[in-house]
Amino acid sequence: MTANILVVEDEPAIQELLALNIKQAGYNALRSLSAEHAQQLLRETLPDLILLDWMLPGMSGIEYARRLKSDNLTKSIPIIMLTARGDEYDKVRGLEVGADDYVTKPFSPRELNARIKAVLRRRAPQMTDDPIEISGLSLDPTTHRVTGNNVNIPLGPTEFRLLHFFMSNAERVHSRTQLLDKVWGDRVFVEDRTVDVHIRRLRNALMASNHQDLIQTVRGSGYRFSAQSSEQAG
Amino acid sequence: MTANILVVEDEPAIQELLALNIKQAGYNALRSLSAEHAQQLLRETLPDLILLDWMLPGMSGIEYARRLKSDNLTKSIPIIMLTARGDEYDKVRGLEVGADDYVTKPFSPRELNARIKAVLRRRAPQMTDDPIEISGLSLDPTTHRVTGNNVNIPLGPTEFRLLHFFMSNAERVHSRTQLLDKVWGDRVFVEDRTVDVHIRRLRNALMASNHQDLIQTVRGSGYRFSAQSSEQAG
DNA sequence: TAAAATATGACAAATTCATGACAATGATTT
DNA sequence: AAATCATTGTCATGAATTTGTCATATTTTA
Repeated sequence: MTANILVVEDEPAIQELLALNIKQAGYNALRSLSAEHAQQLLRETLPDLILLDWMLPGMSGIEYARRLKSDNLTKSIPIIMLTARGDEYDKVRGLEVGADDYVTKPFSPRELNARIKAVLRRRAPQMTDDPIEISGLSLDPTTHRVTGNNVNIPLGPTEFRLLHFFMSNAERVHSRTQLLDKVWGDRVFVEDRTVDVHIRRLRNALMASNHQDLIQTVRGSGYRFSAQSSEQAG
Repeated sequence: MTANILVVEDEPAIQELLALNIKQAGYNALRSLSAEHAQQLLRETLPDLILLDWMLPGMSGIEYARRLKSDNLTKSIPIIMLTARGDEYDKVRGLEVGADDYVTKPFSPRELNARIKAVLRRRAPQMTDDPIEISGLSLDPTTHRVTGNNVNIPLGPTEFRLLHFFMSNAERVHSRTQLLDKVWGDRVFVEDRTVDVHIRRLRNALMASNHQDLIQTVRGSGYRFSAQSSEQAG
């Protein structure tokens, strides 16, 4: 699942440039010319990141950012502000309002990508392309390969996403419902118990390199991917 | 066929410097002293990248950039603007017009090369036209020839481009949409499933030298060109 | 031991992919 | 100009894989 990035920018040329850049980087770009229109889009899909121009017609970017951050539904969506000048004052205000980062125009595409990646890494690590290695188990999103002690481990699509999520959020317990949200997607209706089956399938596959114990059951709560055995305390 | 880079710069000394630098880096340099002359050159060959000075006699660089970006034929050619040092306003306008990056004068050759490389790679990694050899399969972009274990393998145009892209971006998984963007071109409307057919045609051709397994299907994601068998990891 | 929660095996439905056929297009030759 | 050939995109079909659910163990907890 690639990250959805919403661009709110009234200047068509810059919007186009941003969208292009985002697409190039392998993300999905949604666009809006105004805060008002953006608000409508949010009703359909919640993006994983918002690029927000400081200067907007109608509701200003700064005002919109504040509003996004005060709404429980959108509060957790990271925001990168686009500011025209290297004005310290703007930056301060931007961060005050809750923006996660800012980029000053003109920006180099590379810088923009770096910041997007950094922000995504913080909030939705499994959306980034970084390879992960834990206890001899490696997962590489770009090649779509999983190896345990250098032995290839074939996985179905769902198991791959599941493992990817687990490894990006290791050591934490995830309820079945959370897993369904994060791995299957928001608007899917699937039985909670189905998760159990996929856990089993994943464990089964991981047995090839004896990594099956990395997936731990937390009775009454859910599952956890952990490098520490559940036998001993950390 | 190395990448052709067109330098549009009215100052002969700087033009010389740029051209030298470009040649040093292994690209092919075309030169123009004015936008008007550049326009003529474009009729013969479309370069893979344009270095465009902001200040030009006659039609200004910024104006020319806009024109290039509004013409369907040249729209997709990346542009790097050369701007006078620290002129914030120029940069903004440059990016507005659709430039892909900018370099401020005076520039270090290293920086310039880095940016050229970055832009080219982003745009078309397979443009770097060194011959490629993987697992006994060779592709030479200059001669437009493919051989498997020294046996000639005839390919249609699309299959050739497809293989070229695969070999220049080996090991990575590419979705059908990505392949359409990169191999067919951005603004082409073609069914996703059409990729499957061309994959088959390519595999078919590669069977001549038993290289068909280099093209791997990654269910649910796309395709991958990989020297590693999907059974075992290296 | 009973109750609750999880693991597992089986299976049918759904999805995804491979493949062959075919028509449209454009280039080349007759 | 007509005919031939190569290339390309689309579709229909069948094969293969994946996936969600259920029924039935098995384990854990009280």
